[in-house]
Amino acid sequence: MRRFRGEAGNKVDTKGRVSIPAPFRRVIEEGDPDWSVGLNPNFVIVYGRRNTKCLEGYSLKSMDDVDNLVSRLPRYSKDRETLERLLNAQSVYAQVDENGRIVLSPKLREISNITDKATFVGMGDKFQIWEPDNYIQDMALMNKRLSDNNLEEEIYSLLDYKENNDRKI
Amino acid sequence: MRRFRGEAGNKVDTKGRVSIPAPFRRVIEEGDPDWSVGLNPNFVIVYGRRNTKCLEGYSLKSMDDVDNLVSRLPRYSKDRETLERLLNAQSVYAQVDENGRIVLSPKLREISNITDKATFVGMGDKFQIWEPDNYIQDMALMNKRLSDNNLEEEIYSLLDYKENNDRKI
DNA sequence: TTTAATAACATGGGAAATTATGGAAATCAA
DNA sequence: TTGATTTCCATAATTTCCCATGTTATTAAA
Repeated sequence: MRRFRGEAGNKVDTKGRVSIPAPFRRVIEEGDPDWSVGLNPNFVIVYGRRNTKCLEGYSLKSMDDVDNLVSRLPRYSKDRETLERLLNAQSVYAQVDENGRIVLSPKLREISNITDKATFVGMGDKFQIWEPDNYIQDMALMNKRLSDNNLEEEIYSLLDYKENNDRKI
Repeated sequence: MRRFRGEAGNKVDTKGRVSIPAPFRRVIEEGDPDWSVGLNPNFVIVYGRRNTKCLEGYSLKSMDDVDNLVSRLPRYSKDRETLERLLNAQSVYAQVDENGRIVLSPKLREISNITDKATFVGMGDKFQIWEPDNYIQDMALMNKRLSDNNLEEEIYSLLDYKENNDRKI
């Protein structure tokens, strides 16, 4: 399964229209079980992300994965209802049009601070949509955290998890 | 599994096209589960490597291993999102064309300082793409570190690490 | 073992398709 | 009707695809 990779900056016009980067479209198409050549693929935009001023796009398949994780929590539990609020209530379906664009509603633009430009950021099984300056700040913050705490190597060492595990077994 | 080995310098034309050294292509092909003779293999270029001004190429298989490790970290955790920024956001898919070339986008060329020449460096399960002079400098730096600290022999002794570890278990 | 023939490789240029984006017409809702 | 939204069309710039060529490596033949 192809993943969302890379960063791209696109214009947002006065109607809120913005092009989805072509590589992202391929992933969205692949992740929509009903899609076939010539059709307009659907996906989900989640705007309930707290502490992070961005929108998140999920392919239908990966949204399904997340929903299934939520479903494993006990019905009517506070945690489950909270997650359903954040992931289901605060999200919308979006359809890519024949020109490869979507429309960001005024509400979505307001939440994300996006006016005339948007930065798309691949995050594997999802992607983020940022107001460009906010994204730069967020990246700077991340890089600062990495260098201030000398986390560079440590972060990558998280990737040794599997090996370590294998040794223990 | 074949590994990336050796160094090679190739031209980069005005469109950003550059030939992947043939031996590297064999590894890329082998590492793309969808590849078969006559098809164009895909791989991943990571450009988010901090403190190192080069691009890194991963076969789909080895990138997939990395992605699977990331996926084991809790969703929305800081560590996971950081790794996704470094590995997913700061990377792109690349496809080798029928002539054995890829296109380095203006962005990739800017990040790596590459203009009209590129040096390909085999690193086992990945390879690096350097601006030739930067690579020479990096090699010089590495050699200096080795001689300044008299590490020439010691460095090889690190290879016994795994064995020692096994003994302890 | 030298020479000829063939294949593979690195590189250049142009044609064709795709992408991002703007605007106009058509549709819908109030 | 009128404002908003959606659909459709147009276009410039980019990216991809296809073909051509000189060069190097490999194989086959003498």
